[in-house]
Amino acid sequence: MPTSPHRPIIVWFRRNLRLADNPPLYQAIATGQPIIPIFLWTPEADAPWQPGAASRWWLHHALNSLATNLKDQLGLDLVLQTGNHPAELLAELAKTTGATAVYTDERWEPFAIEQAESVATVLTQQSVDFQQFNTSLLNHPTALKNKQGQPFKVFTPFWKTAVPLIEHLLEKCLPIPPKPENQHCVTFPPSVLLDALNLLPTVPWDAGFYADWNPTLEGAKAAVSAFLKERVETYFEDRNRPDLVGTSRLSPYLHFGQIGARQVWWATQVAANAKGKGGTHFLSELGWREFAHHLLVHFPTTPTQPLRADFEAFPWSNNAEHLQAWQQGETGYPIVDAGMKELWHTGWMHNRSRMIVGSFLVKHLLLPWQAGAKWFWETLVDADLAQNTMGWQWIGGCGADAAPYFRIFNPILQGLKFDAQGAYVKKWNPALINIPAENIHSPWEQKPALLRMDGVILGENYPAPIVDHAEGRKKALEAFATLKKNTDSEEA
DNA sequence: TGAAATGTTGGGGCG
DNA sequence: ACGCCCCAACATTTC
Repeated sequence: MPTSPHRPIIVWFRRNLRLADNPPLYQAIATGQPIIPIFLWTPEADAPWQPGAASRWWLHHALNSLATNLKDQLGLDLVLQTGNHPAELLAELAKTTGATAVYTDERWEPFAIEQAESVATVLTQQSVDFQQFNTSLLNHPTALKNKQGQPFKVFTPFWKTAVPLIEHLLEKCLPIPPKPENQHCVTFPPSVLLDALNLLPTVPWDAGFYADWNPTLEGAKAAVSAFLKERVETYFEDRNRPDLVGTSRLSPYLHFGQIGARQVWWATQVAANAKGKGGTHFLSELGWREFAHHLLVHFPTTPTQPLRADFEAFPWSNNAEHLQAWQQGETGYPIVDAGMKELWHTGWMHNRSRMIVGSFLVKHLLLPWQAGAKWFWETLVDADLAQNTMGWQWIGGCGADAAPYFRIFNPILQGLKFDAQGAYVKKWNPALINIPAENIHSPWEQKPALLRMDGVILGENYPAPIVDHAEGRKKALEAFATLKKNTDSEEA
C-alpha cells in the first residue's frame, strides 16, 4: 500500500455527518497524511430509496453544518460532487488527487452494500486502500447470532445478547480529531455548490420545519443535552403522549449521524437523571434501532417484501381515495388525522401516532403497508430504511417480533388513553377546537345540533369517518382469516 | 407496543 | 333470613 506522507486520504462522508466519534475521519487524520473530505450525491444509484423530500431538506442543512464545522475546527474544505455512481466518482477522485486510501462509514442498506463492493473493486484495481468503519451502530449488525447460529427475529433475546457487548463503548467513543497537518500539499478537487444539489424544495412546504428543528451539529448536541436534562427521567411515562414533548426527538440526528449512537449511549450512562427506568427504557429504544439494522442486513428483501412469506397472499385493497384521505389526514378519526398532519407540517410524527396511523392504514383501510412505508419515506425527516421497514412490518403483522395481525388499534380508545384532553388532536385539527374532551376522539357520536354549536359540521369543516371502526375491524379479521385458511390448506 | 367477547365473582336491591 | 336477579368489576379467552 503506498503511504507517502504528502499523498492525501479521502474521507468519504455518508451517514456520519459529524466530527466527534467518527472513526474514518479520526483514523485518516491519525496517518498524518493530508485529508480530502467528500460527500457524493448520487440519487440514481440509491433508487428507489434515494432520500425523500423531507430527508433532502434535512440533508441540505446537515451538509451545510458539516462543511462549516470542518472548516472552522479542522481547517478542511468539504468537497461536494454529484454523479451516477460512487465508484465512478471515487475512482476519478483517487486518480486526480493521488490519494492512497478512501475511508468511509459503513452503511447497511442493500444498495449501499452493493455500492461499497463496487467501490472496493475499482479502488483495489488502482491500488487504493478502501476501508469501512462502523460509525453508526453500537454493535456490528452481523456480530450477533442466536443459539442456533441464526439471526435474531425477536427483540428481547437480541437485546439481552447485545447489551453486554456494548461495554467497551467508552473507549471507542473517539474525540474530535486534531487539526490535520500537511494540508498545503493537497490540490483540492473541484466541488459543486451545496445549492447545486437542489436538495431544498422549490415549493416552500418546509416553512413549518424551521420552527421545530435545528438540523445542525449544534442542534444535535443541544437536543441530546435537553433530553437528558429535562425529559429522560419521565421518559417511561411520557414517551407515549403525543400531546407532550416526551420523546428524545433524536431520530433525524441519529439517521444522518450528526450524533452517534455510541455518544448517546455514553451520555445517557453518565446522566444523573437517567439512572431510573426512564433511562433504561430509552437505551432499549436505541436497541430497537440496532435490531432494525440487524434485520435489514440479514433479510435484505424486507423493504418491499413481508418477512413472513404467507403475507404475500394477503388480499390488500387498492382504494386510491382511501390512500389519499390517509395521506392528507382526512380520515375523520381525529387522532389519525392529527398524526398525518403533524407529519406533513413538521416532517416528523410521534411514535405513538405512527403506530396508530399505521394500524389504521393497514387494518381499517386494508391498504398495503408498503404504501404507508413509501409515504413515510417521502415525508419524514428521519426516514431510515432499516427502521421504516421494521416499523411497517411490525404494524402490518408480517415482520419479525410483529404485532399479530388481529391486534387492531382502536383509534378512539388510543386517543382517550394517550391524548385524554385532546390537546394533540386540536393542535392539528383546529376545526375541533371547541369539542369537549369526552367527544374529541369520536366527534360523530355527538348529536349534530351540539356539534354545530361547537362549530363542527361533519363533511364540511371536518370529515365524517371514512370507515366505521367496528366494520373496519371486522373486515380486517376476515382478510386475516383468508390468510390463515391458505396457510392451513398448504400445510394439509 | 390491543381490543372485544366471554366468563366469574360478589355486593346490594328487592320480593 | 333467604333466594333471586342485576350488574359492576375484574379475569380469561379469543380474535
